Amino acid sequence: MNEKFFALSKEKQNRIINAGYRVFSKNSYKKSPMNEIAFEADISKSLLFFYFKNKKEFYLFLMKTAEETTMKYLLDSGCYQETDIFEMMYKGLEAKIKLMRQYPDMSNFALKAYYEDDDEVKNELRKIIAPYSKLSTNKSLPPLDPSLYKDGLDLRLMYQDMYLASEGYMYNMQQTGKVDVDKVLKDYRQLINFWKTLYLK
Amino acid sequence: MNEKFFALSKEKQNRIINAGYRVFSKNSYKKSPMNEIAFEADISKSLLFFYFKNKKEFYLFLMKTAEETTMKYLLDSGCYQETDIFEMMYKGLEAKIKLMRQYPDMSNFALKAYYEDDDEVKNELRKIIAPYSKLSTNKSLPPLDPSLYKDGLDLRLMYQDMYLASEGYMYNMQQTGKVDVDKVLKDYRQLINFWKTLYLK
DNA sequence: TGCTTGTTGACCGATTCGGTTAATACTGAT
DNA sequence: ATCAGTATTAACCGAATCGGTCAACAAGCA
Repeated sequence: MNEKFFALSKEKQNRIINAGYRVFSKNSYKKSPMNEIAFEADISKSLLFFYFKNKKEFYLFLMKTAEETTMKYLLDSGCYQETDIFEMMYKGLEAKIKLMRQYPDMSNFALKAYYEDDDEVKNELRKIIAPYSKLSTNKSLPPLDPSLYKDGLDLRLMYQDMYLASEGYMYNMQQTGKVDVDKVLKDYRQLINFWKTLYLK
Repeated sequence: MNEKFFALSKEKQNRIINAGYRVFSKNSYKKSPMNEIAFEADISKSLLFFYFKNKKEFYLFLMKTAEETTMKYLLDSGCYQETDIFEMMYKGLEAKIKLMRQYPDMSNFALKAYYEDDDEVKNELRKIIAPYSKLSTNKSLPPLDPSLYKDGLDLRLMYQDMYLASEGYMYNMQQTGKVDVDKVLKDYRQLINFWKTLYLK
């Protein structure tokens, strides 16, 4: 790729990146046209090909950027240092929401890319995804101190409940399209407090 | 459309319908090619155009079929007659899962169609969607008898928790792609029993 | 053998695609 | 005003794909 891309204003860089995320998140790799991306970024197709030598390079660049950005946001959120599981979940969702505010289609793009199997990109795509995929999964139950929770409580089911509800939260938010950061966070905070009264001693 | 379509074996009808759901659920209307649909249904493109006069007609037929089928499954499930909210949620999800087993991409198709805005189909699409969209939404809290639940419990938050977790359930299931009916239902039953011990007196 | 019905391959004109290139607009120093 | 260098684009290209048609083929059956 042309290093001059990084000399562009951050605003213009992000406009191009977000246009890429949006188009690639709505269609498969093959059916995402570069001219559509250029149009959404409000630049000409020629300019897009000036900064990125071809479609494949641009696509892989987006994937790499998406992962680096996600990691950065999650690390900065402090959710990994958190020992209180409720605060951990809150900080995790908070980071995801902040991310969505700046890059609204990034997570959908990454999700779609994860299942992309076009011959032109799949091999190199896997290579980019591999080192990150082992991190960041919240699916499994973290170690918990049972003495903190109500007696007889099934901690596995408790965690499953909270994990699924968080997923449902993100899902609903993306469907409706609007990312009202403050309201969503307030609602989620309320739900977490509800869980605390329910689960904690 | 050609009425002879309905004279086909149910298996062949469903093969064509499912191929349509799959392709249209993965791309926008405009970017869903009829030859791709024909290929996935294992028939020739010519035959597809023999049963449906053009792409638009086929697409709208799929939408109408999707809604009728969904309504049928939901009504048959008995979830609307159920007064126990836990059983109601279970039966609702049970119906959705049975539906997914026979038409794996139908719900994704319907979701995508809901936001489709291609000029060629959007007007007639809205007309088909409108009468159904007021039904079937579980987002709002149904009337509940507070005396059944633990004192001081916030019923709104309880319902929100369960609703979001159910959404997360469906979401996770569709992402992973596999629809292991029995396992999913067993897991969900377990989660519901967990909620019962948590919420009921 | 013929007749009907189900099904297809080959084709058409229009459009779209990724990518190139020559020309234009812009900028800042002289 | 000029000019050099850079940022940006319109116009173009060959190849592929699209929705849709149609004449021909296959299959059953009288």
